Amino acid sequence: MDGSTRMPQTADEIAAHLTEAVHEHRVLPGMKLSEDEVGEIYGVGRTVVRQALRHLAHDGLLRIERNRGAFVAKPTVKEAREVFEARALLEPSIARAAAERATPAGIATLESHIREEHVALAAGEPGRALKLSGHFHVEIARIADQATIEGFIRQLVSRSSLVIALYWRRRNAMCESHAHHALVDALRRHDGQAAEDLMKGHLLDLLSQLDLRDHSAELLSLREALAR
Amino acid sequence: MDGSTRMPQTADEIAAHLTEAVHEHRVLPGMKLSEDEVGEIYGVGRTVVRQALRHLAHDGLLRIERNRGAFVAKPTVKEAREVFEARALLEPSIARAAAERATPAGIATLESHIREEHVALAAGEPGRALKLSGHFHVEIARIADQATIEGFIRQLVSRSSLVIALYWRRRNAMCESHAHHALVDALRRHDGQAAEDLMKGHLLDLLSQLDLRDHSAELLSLREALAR
DNA sequence: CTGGGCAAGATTGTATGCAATCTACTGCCT
DNA sequence: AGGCAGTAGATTGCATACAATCTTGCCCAG
Repeated sequence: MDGSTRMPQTADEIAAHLTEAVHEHRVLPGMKLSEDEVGEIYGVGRTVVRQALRHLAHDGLLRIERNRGAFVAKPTVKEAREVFEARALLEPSIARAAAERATPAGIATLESHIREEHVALAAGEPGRALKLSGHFHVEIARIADQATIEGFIRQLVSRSSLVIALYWRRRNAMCESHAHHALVDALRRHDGQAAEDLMKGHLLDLLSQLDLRDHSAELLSLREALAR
Repeated sequence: MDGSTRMPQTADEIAAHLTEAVHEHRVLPGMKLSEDEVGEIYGVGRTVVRQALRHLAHDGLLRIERNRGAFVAKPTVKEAREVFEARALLEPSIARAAAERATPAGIATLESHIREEHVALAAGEPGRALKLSGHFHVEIARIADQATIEGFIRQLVSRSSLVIALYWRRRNAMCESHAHHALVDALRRHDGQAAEDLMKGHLLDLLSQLDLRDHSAELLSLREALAR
């Protein structure tokens, strides 16, 4: 702990802090976030905590059940597919726009993100690397100068963290840093078509790493098994 | 007023009610929503009102200024363009998907929406017609069975109401019901390509009805004029 | 011994009181 | 007369107390 870093105080700061924790897989789907508990951690009253929790719920990261509390969302297989279909719809076009408008400063930011991601991986912090990897996608929307869509992508990246926590196949390290490198190259060349294609392929890659088989059939058979 | 209809009580209900009022242009950009005032209207405490207001702020309908209050947002020209660029990215694809999955029930819902829109126009309620017209677009996303993207489109339609309130050129009635009719026809024929093209054209039509000239240059010249 | 009902504890939902901040008005000074 | 400062009013920010609801464990009846 670093005593010099101030704890988040406002509702938005706490919401951002909790979101980071979810992105880093330090807070996992299904976990309960009690108002009193969270309030004690940050040293604020329940009013502020409730604002933050409702904020996250609105982003789809939490599910608030009346008189029961706030729980980290557990996206169903259908929701997981929807998230990646939405990303497939938005991000390739945004990557193209980003390639057309990319500035040296923006590209430098992306490169620093990739560097930090490598550092985190080397330091044995896969959660941090995952968070940075997600932020890479948001940063591309920012470079495209599309604030509205950037907000949507931020939400989708957040939910992707939950999806990855639930449905990721292998536990080994990320294999995708190569894709991010290639994207930065395309942006640097202002090659919109290449950026669009690379992003599309990258998202399909991610999707193929997920185990999104429909478990509803198994649940039904479970019901049968228990009925015997 | 109908005494049998219960006033909204919960934060979500109040948020939905306020959203409708914005959609119908009964609450206009720049208007202030005081906590006490809103609370008195619905007969609830400020706590619930604050939740509702923050909800709308998160959707981009309100702008909450610290210690000043909540004001209906006034999208800039840039934000207005972004909203329609996002819609152009999402809705044509969603219309295609909707055409492929459309059921008789869904189509009946859309037709009833169009009918209600005509009734509202005939009854001299252009605000209500506008609201229904927006809901038509959300309904298509619902037919496409894409809950995540439906949420995004709901947000975009909301913001479009603000954009229309600020930048719509003519005051005369909507001219677009024909486009909605054609879209329903395409959906009924399960003609995805036609639905996609019609939606794209419809959105371009809407955009062309807006006066999104950049006023920043005029502001600069005003500054010059005042400096003399 | 098992199953249902009941009561106690815990947690969230809401209202309200107090503190902090902003706005606007008034009065003084130049 | 005009401008600025100070103050009073109003509005939001936050914490907390109380009410409603849910969960859980216990006890009693069958």
